Amino acid sequence: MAALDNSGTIDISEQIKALANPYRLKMLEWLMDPKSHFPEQLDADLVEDGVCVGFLTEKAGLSQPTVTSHMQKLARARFVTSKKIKNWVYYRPDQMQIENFLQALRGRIAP
Amino acid sequence: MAALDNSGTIDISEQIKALANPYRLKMLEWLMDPKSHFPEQLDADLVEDGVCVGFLTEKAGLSQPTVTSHMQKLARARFVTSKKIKNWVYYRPDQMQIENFLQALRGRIAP
DNA sequence: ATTGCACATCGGAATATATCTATATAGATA
DNA sequence: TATCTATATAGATATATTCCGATGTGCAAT
Repeated sequence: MAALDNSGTIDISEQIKALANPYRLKMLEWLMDPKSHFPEQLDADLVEDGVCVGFLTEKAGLSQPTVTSHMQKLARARFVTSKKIKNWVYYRPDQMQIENFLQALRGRIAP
Repeated sequence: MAALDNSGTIDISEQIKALANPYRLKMLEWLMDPKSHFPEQLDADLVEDGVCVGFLTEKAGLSQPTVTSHMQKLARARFVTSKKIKNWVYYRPDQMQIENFLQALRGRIAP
C-alpha cells in the first residue's frame, strides 16, 4: 500500500472497527453503565468486576458464541478487560483506554 | 433484533463504519490539512473548495473508482461535502459534522 | 461536432465479517 | 468420579466490504 503504514502496533483502525458494529457499540454502552442495564450478580459486582457473558447474551438477543466473539473483539481493541470468577467471565470497560482512543481519534480528524 | 433500534436517522454506526477503513481515515486526515498533503490546484482552493479526486487517487495509490467509492461513503456519513467545478469534484471535510460525531461518540462510550 | 478529461457507475472477484449449531473445556458441585 | 454450568472454540454459511477493469456521463476545448 502506498498510502498506509500499518507496520506498527495496535492500530486505531482496529479500534474503530471494533466499534463499527452496532451490537458491539451497544454492549460497550451497556458496560459503561451496567447498573442501568443488568440485574445484580451473585458472585461479582457489576461495576467492579463487570458483566458476565450470559447477561450480555440474553440482552443482545444473539447466540452465546456470537457474543463471546464480539466481546473478544472489544477486548483485542482494549476497550474492555475480562476476568474469570468461578464459571463466569466478566467484561468491564477500560475507561482509560477508551479515553485514550477518543483523544487519539480527535487528534486525527479534528482541526 | 432484540437489542438494537435502528429505526432512526443517520446512524452513528454508519459514521463509525465510514472511519473503519484505513484508507478512508487517512484520506479524511489529509483533507483536514490539505496544504500539507497536496499541491495547489488551478481552479480551486485546497481549503475553501477541497481536494479533487485525482489528487486523492494518486496519493492513496488506489484506482479512481475505488477512491470515488470511499469518498462517497465519507460523504454519506457527512464527514465531507463535495463540490463540482468544471470537470473536477472537490471533497472537503465538514468540521461541524465531525465535531458533532466526536461528541456523540464520547457521549456514548465515555463516563 | 469531435475529442479529451475527470469523475461516476457497473459488474465481478477476492476477502472479511457476522452468525449459527455443534462440540470442547474448565471449574464447581453432587 | 460424574455431572452440570458457563464460556470458548471449530466449522459452516450468508452477507458485506473492498478492489479493480470496463464503460458511461458531463463538461470543456478544440
